[in-house]
Amino acid sequence: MISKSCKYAIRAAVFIASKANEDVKLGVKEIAREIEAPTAFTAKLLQTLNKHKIVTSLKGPYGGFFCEKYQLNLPVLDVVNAIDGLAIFKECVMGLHQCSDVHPCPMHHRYASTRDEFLKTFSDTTLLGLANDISAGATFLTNPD
Amino acid sequence: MISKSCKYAIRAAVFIASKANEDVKLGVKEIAREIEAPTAFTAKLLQTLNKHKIVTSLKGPYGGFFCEKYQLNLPVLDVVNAIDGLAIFKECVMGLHQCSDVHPCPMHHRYASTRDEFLKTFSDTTLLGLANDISAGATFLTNPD
DNA sequence: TTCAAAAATGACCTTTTTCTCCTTTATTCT
DNA sequence: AGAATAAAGGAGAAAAAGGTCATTTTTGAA
Repeated sequence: MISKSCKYAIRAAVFIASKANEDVKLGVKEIAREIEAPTAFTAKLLQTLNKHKIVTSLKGPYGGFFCEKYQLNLPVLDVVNAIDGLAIFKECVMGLHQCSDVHPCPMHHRYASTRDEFLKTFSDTTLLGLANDISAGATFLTNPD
Repeated sequence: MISKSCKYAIRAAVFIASKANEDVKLGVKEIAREIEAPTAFTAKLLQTLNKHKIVTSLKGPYGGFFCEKYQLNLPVLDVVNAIDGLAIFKECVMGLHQCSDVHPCPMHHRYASTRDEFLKTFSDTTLLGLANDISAGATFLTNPD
């Protein structure tokens, strides 16, 4: 499905987005603790997100990670693209290298609408949308204890 | 998404199913060649499919792999279950260990229907159904050259 | 203007997944 | 019975994914 790395990255991006209004910069340690991911590994993922301009970073004291306003409106799809690429949304379910409407694998037509819906969910959902649900207390970024 | 191994296994199972009416037993080499997968690795996967009674095997000369009638009616879901398990159909998209209707991750509700449709596609589609499409020349197991 | 705090970078290590090869076991035919 | 043929099984190599750590770079403030 989606890689473990990518799941960490989505959680991190959403967490950072959820703090955007407070105009605060978050450190790697803080982010890693919140999303329950290994710190050093989280740092790598944040680096990638920064390179893809999904979050912004600032070095030095009082530095950290945050989302600018335009970044809040980015779809989660962008996070998936940054970490895993878009293959999941395109790849043939049966693994054919060339699978299309004109040369379909046996699952192609049966799977098409699911894949489209899958993609639509990720491209229609923004970081802000997810962050708002959290702020409203309707959804969670961590497991209950 | 679905592992590479699992894609090989689905292709193998569907290929074997597509030859069931001819009452012929297929050897590992033949199967591996047809599905464009490494031979020794295909052998392992077929072993697993056999243990899960998705295909049947017979050793010795004139032996090989084939599908019995009841096996043709098995859903592709059984192949996925045999190789990858059912986690893909249950796991939280954001990687939360505990994610449910009462403690949802931010993607939970948005993703729910897609996951259901995904599962439905795999449980409604039988090996025979896929094999028939191939026999009818409507779909393909291999890439065009 | 130097000091401390933070992210960036690069070199590694570990685990899981993919894949191979060799030996054993079961089956069939002569 | 014995030889040949095919799958089963076990050990382990290779590649990819997940993860760590020490060093460098950038920055803000005393």
